[in-house]
Formats: sequence, structure tokens, C-alpha cells
Amino acid sequence: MAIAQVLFPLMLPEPFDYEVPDTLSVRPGSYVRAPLGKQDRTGLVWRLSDAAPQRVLKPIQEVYPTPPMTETMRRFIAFAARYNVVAPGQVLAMALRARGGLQPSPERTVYTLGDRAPQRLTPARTAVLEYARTQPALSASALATGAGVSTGVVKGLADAGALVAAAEPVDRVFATPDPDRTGFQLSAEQADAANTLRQAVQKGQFAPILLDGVTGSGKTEVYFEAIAAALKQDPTSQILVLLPEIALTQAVLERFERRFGAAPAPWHSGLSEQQRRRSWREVAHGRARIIVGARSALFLPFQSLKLIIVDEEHDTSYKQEDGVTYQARDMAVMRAKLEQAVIVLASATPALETVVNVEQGRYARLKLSARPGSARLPDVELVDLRAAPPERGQWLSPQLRHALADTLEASEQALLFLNRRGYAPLVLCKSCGERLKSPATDSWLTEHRYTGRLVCHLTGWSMPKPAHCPYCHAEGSLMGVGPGVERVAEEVRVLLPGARVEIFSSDTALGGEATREIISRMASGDIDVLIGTQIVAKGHNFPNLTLVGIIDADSGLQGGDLRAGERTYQLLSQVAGRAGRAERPGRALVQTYQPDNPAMQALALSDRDAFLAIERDVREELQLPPFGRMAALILSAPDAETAVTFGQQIARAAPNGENITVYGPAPAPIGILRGRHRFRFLITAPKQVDLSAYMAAWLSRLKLPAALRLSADIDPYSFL
DNA sequence: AGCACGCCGACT
DNA sequence: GTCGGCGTGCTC
Repeated sequence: MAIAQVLFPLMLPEPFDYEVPDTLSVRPGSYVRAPLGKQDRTGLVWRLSDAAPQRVLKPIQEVYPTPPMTETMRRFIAFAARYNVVAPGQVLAMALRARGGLQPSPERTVYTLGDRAPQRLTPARTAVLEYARTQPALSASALATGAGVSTGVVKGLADAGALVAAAEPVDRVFATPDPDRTGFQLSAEQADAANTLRQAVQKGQFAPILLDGVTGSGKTEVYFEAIAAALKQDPTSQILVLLPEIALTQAVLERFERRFGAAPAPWHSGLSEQQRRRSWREVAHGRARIIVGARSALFLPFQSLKLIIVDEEHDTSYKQEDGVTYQARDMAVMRAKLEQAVIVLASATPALETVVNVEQGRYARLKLSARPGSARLPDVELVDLRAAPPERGQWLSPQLRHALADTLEASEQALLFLNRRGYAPLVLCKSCGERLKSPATDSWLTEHRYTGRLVCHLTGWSMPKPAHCPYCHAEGSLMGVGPGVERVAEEVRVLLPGARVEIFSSDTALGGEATREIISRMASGDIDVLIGTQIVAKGHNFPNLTLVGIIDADSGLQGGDLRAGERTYQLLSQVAGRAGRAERPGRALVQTYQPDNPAMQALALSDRDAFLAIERDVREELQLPPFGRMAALILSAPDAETAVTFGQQIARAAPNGENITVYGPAPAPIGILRGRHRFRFLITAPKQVDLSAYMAAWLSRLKLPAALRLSADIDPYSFL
């Protein structure tokens, strides 16, 4: 009797054994339904074995009609689980996040014109037949709505034989992309880079390549050629393009569609259940060729993955912090290695880790230096706020005010960047001094004037702005402190009464439609001053934009984050790069209280490499990543007291390791979240130490009450 | 993740 | 006396 070891998408320590009935064809990687406890659950056959069973086994109930998960993918799941110190089942859960994708598409009934005319023709019937003549096959309700009648008329015509019913899958297959459509006109430098990528793809081996190109140098056009090469190379090849969630816009998908004549399969958190199962099924069957998605797309069960693109590879949103903690860019490199695929990391401001990998010969580098046409990088000027601060209650320095007025005078556009949503990031009571915090979470409430609410940006909780202070009950004493985009907009409207001012943040641009509208109005010159958060940093091209103002360049430098300087540099240089993309020269004004900070100096000189060199030396000196390793252990408990008590116990259980240092427990950066108190340990070790194994050993020694939650974070991003 | 088992508070 | 709270542990 064959035994199948089935892995379930649950937090179980190992796969479970099942009997394989003779009637079923079960292979390693098969998706199966098997009884677990009271009910049947979906699992994955991890291995087959013919050892004698140690106990009476339950039989597998069903094998789903999906091609088995490849051996490579199963090895990737095992690797990701081990590396990130979670159960393999938890990683499998990420690979199976589409109920319904395992089954064939549901079908619906659609109607086309038949060859028989109905005996009796009423006006309603005529309307339906007329409408059906001009349309492809439609459902009864679509036909009825289109013709302005009820579905009964459609049914009647079908019964009479005037309409013919046919079954059609609800989830359509994705159209095959065409690599031979004319691509973009490439410059010599771009064509060189595209050629190198093409050759790497044709070799069919693991090859990590940094595509290092300044903003506007055409990285996308270049990696499109690598995609075209992979499509041509092999009719089954699949290509994964990872984008930061915020960059996954309709406009980006349309760009793929223009180049390849077919829309790619999308994968991100905003998909509907139907779209999700469609993408999942088509990927698992190997039919979807190009998949464009956010970080979680990395865990899709590809059949034949030949090329991975990680666009904006430095972007911190590749670091997943909720649930299973992982760095999608790093996991993508490992996946490419297992798949023997090419991986392209694209960025104008690559992460230090990536640059060091290039330096040490592990990654190749392709450089794109020029902006096509006559466009130049903007001149960046630092505005020293210590010397010329804005007036009280204002956020624009005199220098930036003048520049704004000049820009509008010249009929050009300006962009003001402030990475703070809402009106004011802090609300306090003038009378008792209390700061308003989110319930059960240690985070300030942000005032939003547009909606009149106080919002917690961490949990999404909100309430209308109260008339009385909730603590001392003074009336009208609540005051918003500090700037948000709404307040800056208010200031600009006073300064430039005639200007057309618009706010662009995730609050004002929730739907894809609103986002597109604001971008197209900016592009066509219908907005004079756009005030935006991080959302404006990504890839929009505004030809008449000549002034970028950065309101608070220092905001990213606070907080205990070893990458704070790097991140600030990356974000600000990306925002500054929005200015002057067409023929007009651009100018960026950076307001800062720390003009001597290396990140600010590098911005002013547009000298990324000098900045990275300094940053690199500091990290090497202190043996920080990527020269040393770090991990965090996060403990969360319903109250601070238990957290502290068990924190001591956990600290005592830390295994000894040569050169491994354990710091903590200390309150975590987000000390209280959703009513849970969080503490954390920080672990540092030399590069060669296997910190994942160390963390796993530590966790396995602990037996704690279920109310406590403990999770490891390998290569943590924020710490202190 | 479900689901059952089990041991302490307020109800017919 | 029981109904039921959710803490703990098991599922091949």
C-alpha cells in the first residue's frame, strides 16, 4: 500500500500520512482532499512512501484536477519555511491562497442568435433579438438589461429556439502575450543592456542581475525585452514581475498590454475572489505566461518559471511584516536559484545589500546612466530650515514659497511631497495637554479635515472629531499639531489663491478610477500644485512638472532603523526625480533641519554612490547587515505584566552560541497594537552563522501559554 | 485553522 | 444541580 505524506496549509509541525486508494492517481505535488479531524481539508502530497504504516491510516478522498506542484516549488516552500522560522504549512498556505482555483472554472449560460425565428414576435422580443445581433454571447441578465426587458423574455426566446444557449467558463483564460510586437525604440545603451539580459535568458541558468538605472532611464523598456526573450525561448515559459503594491496600478498593467498585446495575469491583495482563483488556476496550469503582482505572487505555484523581475527592488514594501515575515526580494533570488531562472533586480536607488552583492561578485550589474532625449536630472537644493524657518504655523520656507510663485508664473507645475496623510499627525487638548491615541494601540490619531474624522493609521480605526476633550471635557480644545498634506494644501491655497491645488494620497485616491483621473489631470496640466504622500513617488510622468518641494525631508530619519538614511535617500531622490522629465529643466527644493546628514548631502550632490560608500563602511565597521546577521524575536501578550514575566523566561532559554548576542527584551517599536503588548529581542551574529537554525532551536525550547505569541523575524527592518 | 475536551461562574 | 465561558491540545 502506498502512503502519501500530506502537508496541510496549517501550523502543523510535519506532513501527515494517508492511505492512497488504488482508484486515485496520486503523485508528489498532487493537490488532494483528505480527512483531518472532523472534516476534509485541502492539502498537498509532500512525498510518497511505501514503508509499512505505523497505524491505521485514513484514505485520501480526492485528487484535484490541477497539475502537481513542481518539485522545485516544494523545495522553495521548505526553504522559505526553514529560513523564516515558520512551519512549512504556513508557507503552503501562502501558495494556496485561492479557494476555487483548484477546481475547473464554474460555467454560466450565454445566449447567441439561433437560426429559427420565433412564431410570435413582440416588441420586447424584437428588442432582445436586435440587441443580440450586435453583441457577443451574453448572459440572460446582460441581454435583458441591454435590451431593456426582463430576463423572462430572453428565456422565452431560448425556449422558442430563437436564441441558443451555450455554457461558457466564467473565468476566461489569459490571452497569450506576443513577444514579436514592436517594442520601444531603445537607445544604444538600453539596447546593450537588453541584449545582455536576452543572452542571460537564453542560457537558461540562474543569473541574478542588478538593472541599475536612474529615474527615467527606461528600465521597464529594457526588462520588457528580457520578458520577450523568455516568451520566445520556450512556449511554456512563465515570467513573474514583482512590483511594490503601491506601484501596481492599472496604468502599469496597460503598459504590459501595449507591449505584448495581452493583459498579464494580476496578483495582489485587491483582487476579487473570482479574479484571484482565475489567476491562480492559470498560473498553476502553466497557461498564464506573464504574471504581474505584489510580493505574495512569489508564492504562486508556477509550472515553468524562467524569469523574475523585481522592480523597485529597494522598496521596503517587499518586506512582509504581518503573519509570516519575509523579504520578498531575497526570497525571489532563492526561488530563481532553485528554478535555474534569471532574476532582474531593477532600481534607480538599489538597496545597499544588493550593491554589496554586486561588489562581491554574486550579482551582475547593468547600468543605465542617461535619460533619453534631452531630459536632465533636476538640480537639488537643500533649504536649511535652521537658517530660514517657515513662519509659525506654516510649513513652507520663504525660499519654497518664492519658487512656487515663480513656477506658476511661468505656467509650469509643482509637486509638494510630504509623507503624512491627513491634516495633522497629532491631536492634543490645549486645556489638559492629553494626546489622543487609538484605542488599544499606542499610536496617535491623525486629524483628517476632509472627512472630519480622527483616524488611526495603524489599525484603520476612526471616529468623528469630538467637540469635547475625552479626558478633561473642555469644549473646542482639541488642536491638530504638525503638518499633513491637507494642511499644506490649505497653506498653498492661501499663498496662491488662483492656483489649482490638488491632494494626492491613499485617502483621496482610493479607487483606481480616482487615481487615474488625478494623474491624467496632472499630466494634462489641469493641476498647478499637486500635494502628495509616498504615492506620488512612483513612475508617473508629468512633462510640465518643473518644481518639486520636499516639505519635511527629515521625517524618515527618526526611529531606530539602521536603514533610515538609506531609505530617506531612496525616497527623496525618487520624488526629486519627478521634476523635469521632458525638455524643461527641473528643480528640487529639500527642506531640512539636518543639511549635514550624509543622506541630504548625497541628495544635493546627486551622488548616490558616494552615499552608498559611506553607508557601506559604517555597516561594515559595526558589522551590521549585510556584513553581519540580525534577527528579532517578537513576543506579544494580552497585558504588559505577562509579557515582562515571560520575557525573562524566554531570555533565560536563549541557547548559547559563539559570537551570538541577544539583546532584550525591550518594548517593540509598535509597543501596543490591537490591545496586545509587544516586546522584542534583537539577535546579532556574524555573517556565517545560521541564525534561522538558532531561532528555531530557541523557539523549540519554549513551552508558553497560548495567549502569548512568539514570532521570529529574520533580517528585521525596524529595530531599537 | 477547526473542533472537542475540560474545568470554574450565574441561571432555570 | 446545569449551561456555557474560552484556555489547551490534537488532527495521520
